[in-house]
Amino acid sequence: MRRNISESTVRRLSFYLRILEKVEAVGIDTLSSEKLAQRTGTTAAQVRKDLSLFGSFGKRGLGYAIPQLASELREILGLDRTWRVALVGGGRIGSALFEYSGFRKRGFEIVAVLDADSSKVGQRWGKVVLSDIADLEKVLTAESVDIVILTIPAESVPDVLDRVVAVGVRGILNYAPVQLRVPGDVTVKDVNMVLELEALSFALSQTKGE
Amino acid sequence: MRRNISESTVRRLSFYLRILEKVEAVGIDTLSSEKLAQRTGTTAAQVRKDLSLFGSFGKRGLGYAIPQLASELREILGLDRTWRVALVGGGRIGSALFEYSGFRKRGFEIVAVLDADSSKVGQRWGKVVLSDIADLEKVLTAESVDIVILTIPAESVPDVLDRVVAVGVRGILNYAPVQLRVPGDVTVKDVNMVLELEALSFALSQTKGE
DNA sequence: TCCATTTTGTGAACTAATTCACAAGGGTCT
DNA sequence: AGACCCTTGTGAATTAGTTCACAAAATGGA
Ligand SMILES: NC(=O)c1ccc[n+]([C@@H]2O[C@H](COP(=O)([O-])OP(=O)(O)OC[C@H]3O[C@@H](n4cnc5c(N)ncnc54)[C@H](O)[C@@H]3O)[C@@H](O)[C@H]2O)c1
Ligand SMILES: NC(=O)c1ccc[n+]([C@@H]2O[C@H](COP(=O)([O-])OP(=O)(O)OC[C@H]3O[C@@H](n4cnc5c(N)ncnc54)[C@H](O)[C@@H]3O)[C@@H](O)[C@H]2O)c1
Repeated sequence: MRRNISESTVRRLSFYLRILEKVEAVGIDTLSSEKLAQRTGTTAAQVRKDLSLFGSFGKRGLGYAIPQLASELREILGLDRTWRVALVGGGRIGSALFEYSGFRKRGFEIVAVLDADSSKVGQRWGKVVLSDIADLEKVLTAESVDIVILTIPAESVPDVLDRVVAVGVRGILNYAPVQLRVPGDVTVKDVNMVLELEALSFALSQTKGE
Repeated sequence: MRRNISESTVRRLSFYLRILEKVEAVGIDTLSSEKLAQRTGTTAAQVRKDLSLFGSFGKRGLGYAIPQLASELREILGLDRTWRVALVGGGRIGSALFEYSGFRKRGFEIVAVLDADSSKVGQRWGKVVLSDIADLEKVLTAESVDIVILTIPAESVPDVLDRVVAVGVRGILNYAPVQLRVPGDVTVKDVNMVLELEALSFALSQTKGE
């Protein structure tokens, strides 16, 4: 049933879920594709098409039952479980991410932090004690890590990446501005803030000349 | 010449530029679409198609002259100038961004930081003194701000956003997990880290069941 | 029960993006 | 100069993604 799901569909599913959870808290129990579309900045047809890729979750004439659809979406997105996450790089961006509660709320639990700086190794951050990057393999295995977040300088990435992949981690979120090369069964997502600014720069430059 | 440039084309142009600058430093002075494609994870045809949307920058049989193409790309992307950026929200993620040198290197200069916390207002961060969010309009105007980065809690966003737009800023980079509603001449880019993790979660859940 | 109304689910039509494939241009070697 | 590579630039073909449009439920009121 689930072949060829596009990146944009997945992104929209996350949006739908976020809105459903927001609306559920208000006490509404049903929502039409039209309403969901308005709230997420897309069209009703798109909402229905996206959902229909995974099944039939609505009632004709009525719309979608919010708790049921939310639960379906959580299952589709794999959010009906906790993901064990390791943070590699406890610098500025790494520590901001560590303290952010939004990840845990969605089921992403940071169970290990690794760094190369010996003055950081051994520090206690909440429940986590910072590990030495030399112990990467040991820590990722011991903590059954599913996902690694890379917040280290670009030049350190290739080496660390190879080790992370070698130990069997198949999901990576990368903050360094480098193109990652990984085997086909490993998924990488990039967060590239400079790229977003450059896209803004492009958009602003375009309209200016009109 | 420049109508209907897709989001993905713009993203790739940024990648091309990054690689060109990296390769230029090594002393190579020409690069084929094939090589550029390999380094950026796309195809040679895609590289040529992307570039051809803006002009003819290559030499047949030889490839692209690196400094010239880099310069063309900088102009296309609007990176042949400095952009004046204001940071709204000097919290965890905001301060990490402020200290990050990667923005300035690309011509994005943070000329103002605004916060609502009176214990932060008046603090000096490098060359910048933190302003009170109450003075938003005054500061954005006085500093000729082109782009605003929002690193404030989601619930504060709508109000601040309206004020930012009203004062004439037309580029916004948003870190809060909310859908922004803006007039058509304003461009918004979102950095949504939870969304990326959810996309990873989806990808990992898919392959697991095979 | 029947009719009016609402909204889903989904093929078909359309639009956008990518890949193919090749003629034309440019360089080099003899 | 001519033969031989190499690589661009770009229409055409293909593939992917979105929007349209409507029959098929489901509900509620007369
Ligand atoms: N700070 C930002 O706002 C920002 C924005 C965009 C991108 N980034 C990217 O994020 C990454 C981290 O940036 P930052 O500002 O947090 O840098 P930082 O210097 O504050 O932190 C990097 C951390 O990584 C550690 N480290 C270095 N090499 C390591 C290795 N081999 N193994 C383990 N740990 C290692 C360092 O000890 C340090 O603690 C960089 O690639 C940067 O380009 C940062
Ligand atoms: N920290 C992260 O890693 C992270 C990750 C993803 C998304 N985000 C998002 O980024 C935003 C900021 O997160 P954070 O972790 O830096 O939070 P934070 O609480 O550390 O910082 C928020 C800052 O905004 C200021 N602020 C609050 N209301 C304001 C207003 N109306 N005007 C001006 N300033 C105001 C606060 O005083 C504070 O300094 C949030 O929307 C969060 O969801 C953060």
